[in-house]
Amino acid sequence: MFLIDQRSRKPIYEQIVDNVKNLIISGSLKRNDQLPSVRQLAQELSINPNTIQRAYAELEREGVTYSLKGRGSFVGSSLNDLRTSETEELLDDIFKTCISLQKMLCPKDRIIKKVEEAYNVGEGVDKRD
Amino acid sequence: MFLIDQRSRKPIYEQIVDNVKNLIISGSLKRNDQLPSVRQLAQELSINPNTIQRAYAELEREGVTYSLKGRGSFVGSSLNDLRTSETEELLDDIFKTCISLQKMLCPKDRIIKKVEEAYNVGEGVDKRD
Amino acid sequence: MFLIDQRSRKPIYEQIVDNVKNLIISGSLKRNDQLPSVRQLAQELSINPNTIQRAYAELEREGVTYSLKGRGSFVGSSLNDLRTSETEELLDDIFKTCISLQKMLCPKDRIIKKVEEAYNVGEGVDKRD
Amino acid sequence: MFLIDQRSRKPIYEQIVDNVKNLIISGSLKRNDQLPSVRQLAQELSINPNTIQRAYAELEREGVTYSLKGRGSFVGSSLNDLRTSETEELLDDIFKTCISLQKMLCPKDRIIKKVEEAYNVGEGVDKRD
DNA sequence: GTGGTCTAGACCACA
DNA sequence: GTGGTCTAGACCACA
Repeated sequence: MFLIDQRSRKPIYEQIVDNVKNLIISGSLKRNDQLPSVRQLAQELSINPNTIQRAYAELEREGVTYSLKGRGSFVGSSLNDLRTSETEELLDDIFKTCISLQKMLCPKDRIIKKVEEAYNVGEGVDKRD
Repeated sequence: MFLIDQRSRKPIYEQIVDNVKNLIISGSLKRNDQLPSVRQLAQELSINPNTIQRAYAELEREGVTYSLKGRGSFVGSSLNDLRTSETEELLDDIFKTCISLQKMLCPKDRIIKKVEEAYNVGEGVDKRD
Repeated sequence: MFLIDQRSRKPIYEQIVDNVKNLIISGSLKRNDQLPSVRQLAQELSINPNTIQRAYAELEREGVTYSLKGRGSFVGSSLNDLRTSETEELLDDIFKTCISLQKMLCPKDRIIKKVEEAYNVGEGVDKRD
Repeated sequence: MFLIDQRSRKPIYEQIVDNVKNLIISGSLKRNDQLPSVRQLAQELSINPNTIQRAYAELEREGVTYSLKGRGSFVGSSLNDLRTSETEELLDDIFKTCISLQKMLCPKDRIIKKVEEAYNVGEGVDKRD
């Protein structure tokens, strides 16, 4: 269920954070579901437990999960909360990148074409006439 | 002309690389123009010469600049070469972000609205009817 | 295992790069083997860690090694990849030198004799009739 | 008559040294011929006079030229002396490169094929049957 | 003057 | 522990 790329530039603990969020967004983890224990996940992924611990701490800090002493970590955010905040972040990235592209004199249409392309690739043709 | 954010997560030497590229793209630096010397730029930006040196070495490795022994560093890439390659990179970023947004069930129109917004902010209203 | 000549015209960091490549080519380092850590090698060779770091960065840039965050540097290239590319480079050197020798009116046979000589010295007589 | 590559890794003064030697070897400069004056050559090549001066000093140090106070620099070596010593140096390079190639398990025949190739390219086919 | 290499030593994020 | 970045300061070859 967790996909980690050891060679990626993105720190492993961030990848774990993203993985958990995606599992929530995809519906695999629901509110109040328990996350795998630090030790178990560490063993499963062959990753240092400190790294898992750090990821869980970060998730808790962001309010995505909560922990009960001696019991473990549990999903706190609802699917919708998370989906909304993540979406806003990504739209912000789009915005910033567009500003740069405009400075490079890239015509707006090229970007829009790219967006269409992504939506076609990702989902199959979504326009049927 | 150079803007460095000491607090940024992005290494200073990378920021310098980006600055030089941007100066070329904006037309402030033209092919065969001489860059400020390592020492001069270091003093101007209150940054260690080694860090500038590293940035210049990276620029040369990428073919953006070339250096003449004992003479200095000079712009090698043409504005258009650079603009093209940078644009492709950014469009790629757009593509990847769109894939993620689609997974979050973000409607395509929200993205396109964001793109339009960026183009209006950046340039003033460019479409009046 | 590492041989560094402090007096050589070739920069130390390049010598380290060459050393690592040779260890791979000779089979002493295999794919996914861990390289000595920056600090350890620095101490062993009585060389500044920054210089080792630079060599390792270059090796990674060339795709010969890869590094895992917080874990270390590892061999990425296979023996054969490296042997092939290095061989091509050296054959190219031979070609260029021959062009110069021809301009000096050196008869081709003198070169071929030299080649034979090198192969006899390096390996013991390899042709007995 | 002089070909200088400002961007080459080889220092300009070495390139000038090589140029003079080649002019002697090709017969364009004969024993006791006068070399162009430092100032004249510097102007012709748009190169710092110090650099020419350094090249001429090196040529004199190697015994290739001699200088007369207030008169200039003159060719000292005969064509044959020079051709012989340069040839020996290049053959030595071939030898060393072959040792390396042998370590990489490159078959001797690949080298010899390369030598033949260089002699064909450089001079037109030299074997007619 | 120019860029390039190196040492010494610090601090950082990450595992 | 690991690699990566940065400062400070020296020295080099080269033009």
